[in-house]
Amino acid sequence: MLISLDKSEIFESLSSLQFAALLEKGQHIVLQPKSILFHQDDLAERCFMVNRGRLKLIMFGEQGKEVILRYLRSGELAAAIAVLRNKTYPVTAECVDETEVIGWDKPTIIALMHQHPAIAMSLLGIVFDRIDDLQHRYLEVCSEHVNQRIARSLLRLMRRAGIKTPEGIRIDIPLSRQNIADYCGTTLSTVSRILSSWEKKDWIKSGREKIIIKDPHALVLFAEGV
Amino acid sequence: MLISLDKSEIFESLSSLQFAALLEKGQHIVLQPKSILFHQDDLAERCFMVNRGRLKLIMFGEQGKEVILRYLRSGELAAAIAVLRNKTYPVTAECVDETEVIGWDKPTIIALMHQHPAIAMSLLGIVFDRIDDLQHRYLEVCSEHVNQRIARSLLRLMRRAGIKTPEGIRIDIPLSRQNIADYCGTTLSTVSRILSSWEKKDWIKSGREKIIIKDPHALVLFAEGV
DNA sequence: CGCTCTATTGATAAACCTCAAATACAGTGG
DNA sequence: CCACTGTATTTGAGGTTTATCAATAGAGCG
Repeated sequence: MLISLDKSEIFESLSSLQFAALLEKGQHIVLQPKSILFHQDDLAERCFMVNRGRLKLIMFGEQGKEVILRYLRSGELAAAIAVLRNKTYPVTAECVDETEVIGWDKPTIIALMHQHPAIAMSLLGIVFDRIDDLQHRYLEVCSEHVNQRIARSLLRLMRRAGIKTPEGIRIDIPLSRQNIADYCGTTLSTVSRILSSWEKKDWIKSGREKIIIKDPHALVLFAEGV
Repeated sequence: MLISLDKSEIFESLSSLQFAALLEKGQHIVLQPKSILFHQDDLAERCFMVNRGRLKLIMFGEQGKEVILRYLRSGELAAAIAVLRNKTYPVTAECVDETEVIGWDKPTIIALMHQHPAIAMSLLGIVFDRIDDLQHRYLEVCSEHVNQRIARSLLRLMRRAGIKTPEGIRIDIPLSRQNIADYCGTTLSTVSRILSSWEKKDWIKSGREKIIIKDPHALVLFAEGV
């Protein structure tokens, strides 16, 4: 079995043995970019861990508007709690790149949690982070202007997917203006306008589906309303 | 020990024995309206269950704007996961009415979860509902107009706190225009204007901190953009 | 090179906020 | 019962932010 992953930071509280137990029981699945791992309103029958590549978790509004909840990277879980409830889950998971996931069905994951209680506790940690992230973004979208939210979103994505380059910190996700708009609840045009203005100030450098942050500190100050 | 609560629907998966074990180990606290049970940036040292009254979970934006995350009623938990992590929790819990809560410190709640694994599983269910709620509200605030969001918020609060009256379904929470605004990310004036217009259409009846929904169906259609 | 997808930018309009003043309401103490 | 006081609410005017629409330019790919 090929595991490209060093033990995910998400599961840092698990022993190697526990982690190996997890991987052994799972089903490996490889998916092409833009393919759908699971669809909203599907009954959640399995949960997944990203092993390679990236997933995009999205929801759709009544009029078809797409909202990006989160990008998942290696080691992160999708539908982990949903699978424990016999319910549908209103979230769609779409692959960003070619992506390999490990899937567990409900009986398996429950058995694993009973054998290794640390897995259940680890799950609580993950869930806490997810709620924390959502609450902060909810606060932002309720209380801040679009340009502040875009700044925070870039910083957040930078922290989660940033890689250093000579020019600055590049966000290592193919990220179109539309994606950014969907991520922070605005429109393509507005994002484009704001990024253009920051490019003039030399805070960022951007290209087609590419963002490099040259001055994170300026963005932080801006986001905080200074 | 006085428990005003019949076994909360939140804990319906627990046996009476398990539920009794929970209550026995907790510390009962009675608080006056508007007092603060815990404050953001406090280290989360205890978690709580509402036993009587109501809590309001709020966050504060950079410029002091208040956002209401949720109203908690009898049987619901606050800071339940936060207490398991050694972190601060960016949420403030304020009493709406005179409120009685039961508090557990971290060692106690962990011991209880080990003795009764069903408590941990129950917690996962609660957390799932909380994430589900947050995700939906995040979607709404990103993709819908203020009037739709207000409609959905009233419907949501109605489902959670509605009591039938001859005039319609009353939301049994003292709910000012400002509260509604904080709950759905808008302003007092806007809420007032929109509620006035609905009152003219006879969809609702409202008074000082009081909302009665006379035509839920109309609100549902409106919220869905029909 | 042409095709397709993405990004830029302008004009316009709509939604919504801000500020401010007037009004209604509930409770209190005389 | 009434006047008083502190909130809550309504409503208007005006301005800002942001969405919408549309047309053009640029990037990458076969």
